[in-house]
Amino acid sequence: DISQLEGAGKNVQDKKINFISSLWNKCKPTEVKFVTKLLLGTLRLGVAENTVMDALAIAFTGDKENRKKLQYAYNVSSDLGKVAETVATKGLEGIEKFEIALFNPIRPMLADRVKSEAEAIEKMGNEFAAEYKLDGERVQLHIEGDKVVLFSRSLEKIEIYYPDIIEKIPKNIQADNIILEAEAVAINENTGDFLPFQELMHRRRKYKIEKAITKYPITVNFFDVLYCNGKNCMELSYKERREKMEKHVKEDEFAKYIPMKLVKNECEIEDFMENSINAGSEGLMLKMLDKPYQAGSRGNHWLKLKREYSNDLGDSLDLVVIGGYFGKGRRTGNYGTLLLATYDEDENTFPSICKVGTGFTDESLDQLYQILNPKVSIKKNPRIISEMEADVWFEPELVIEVVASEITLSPIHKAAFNTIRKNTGLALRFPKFTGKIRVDKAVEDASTNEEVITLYKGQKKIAHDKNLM
DNA sequence: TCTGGCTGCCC
DNA sequence: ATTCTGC
DNA sequence: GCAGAATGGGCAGCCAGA
Repeated sequence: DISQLEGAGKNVQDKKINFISSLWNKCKPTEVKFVTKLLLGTLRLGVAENTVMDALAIAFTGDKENRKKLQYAYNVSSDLGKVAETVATKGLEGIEKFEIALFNPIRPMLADRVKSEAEAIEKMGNEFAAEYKLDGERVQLHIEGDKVVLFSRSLEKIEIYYPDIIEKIPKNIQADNIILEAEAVAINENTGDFLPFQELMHRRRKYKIEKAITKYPITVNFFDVLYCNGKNCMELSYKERREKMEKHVKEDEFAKYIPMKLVKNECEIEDFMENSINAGSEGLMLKMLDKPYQAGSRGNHWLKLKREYSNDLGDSLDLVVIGGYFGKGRRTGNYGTLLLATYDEDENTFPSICKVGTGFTDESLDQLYQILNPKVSIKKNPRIISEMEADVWFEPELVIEVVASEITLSPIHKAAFNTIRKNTGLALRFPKFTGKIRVDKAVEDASTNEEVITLYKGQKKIAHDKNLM
């Protein structure tokens, strides 16, 4: 029945409504809730992939230790359903036959976060590789002759967004077949400088992609090879893989190697970090030289180090709490998200700049609820400038501290509205509550529009279009 | 034909 | 994406 | 330390309804 709902068509909505209502009719009352959550993809059972693999291992092989073999099969095939089917019908023997295959996506290796150069040294040891962490889209390229298949980080097929990669990259490859990893980054065509992530996102389009190619040019920045000339390369060390990648990919204006340097101490990391930030990158990726490619796992062999964490005085912002949203799940009964604003000195108003929903402990969440509840107002205070629909509005009285990785142009937030670009404001990317409730601060002492504008203009990568003011 | 709300996927 | 928490 | 579950901005596309 469900398969009939696939694909486009007129009145799909009606068909879906009919389908769902008949499904509900077959349910016992207690089942309706769970069927609904299943349909919405919001079922939370405390169970995810790894737990499923444990369960499969126990159910079909009788030994939880076999989870490692299942894990490998999954990492290499990216298809947990197929892994489950195979272990159920063919047992471990079937599982052991899973291997890397060209044009089948591999689950990407992930990195842990680290907050300082010192912590990085501690975890990485003597000597390791540092690469620029470019702010683009991670792309897994499978290539054989002129045939190119691209996968996103979550293993979506993304060829249609990058016809230029499909056309140009085969010429850079010196191998019969190969699986590579790279970061696609938007660039300024004239200067070659990196542009913000927001610019790259214009490429994720179904229509008018040919125009977008010239309007939003990119470079492809290679950093790894997983498979080459029919052979699995994942067991090779980082060093060997990097050499292999450089051997089989030829650089030019479009295809680059991600800048990399071997480093030994804090000083060298800091220097390279400085270069990387000046080049407009987010920070560094740190990689152990002798470790294999661990598909699908976030381990200690790769670390990411972002600038934001490096200086503890950081560029934190003191923002005014203007609105709240009721929390879900374990946050039920508290505000799960707060709407924040800067202070506009000229207008004496509080224009929204972001929501923040992370960085809270259970305790701080309780505490904030206690503080904010008395400030709830029936009507939105006229000094609040926001088009968002908060669950509750607060009298603008409380200031909290927030850090963020970047300031972006915003179609929805109102801070510095119409000062950088027409009809757009500024917002924070990856905002986090620092834990500091600034009860000592008056709202008029919060971070101002002017300060945020200064921070925005101080960023290495900023937009370059004609609508700027 | 246009638009607001919503979804899915990037980070 | 970041972050916190239970195990 | 892992796994899970809270939560962010913002882009294009889709669809229902104006």
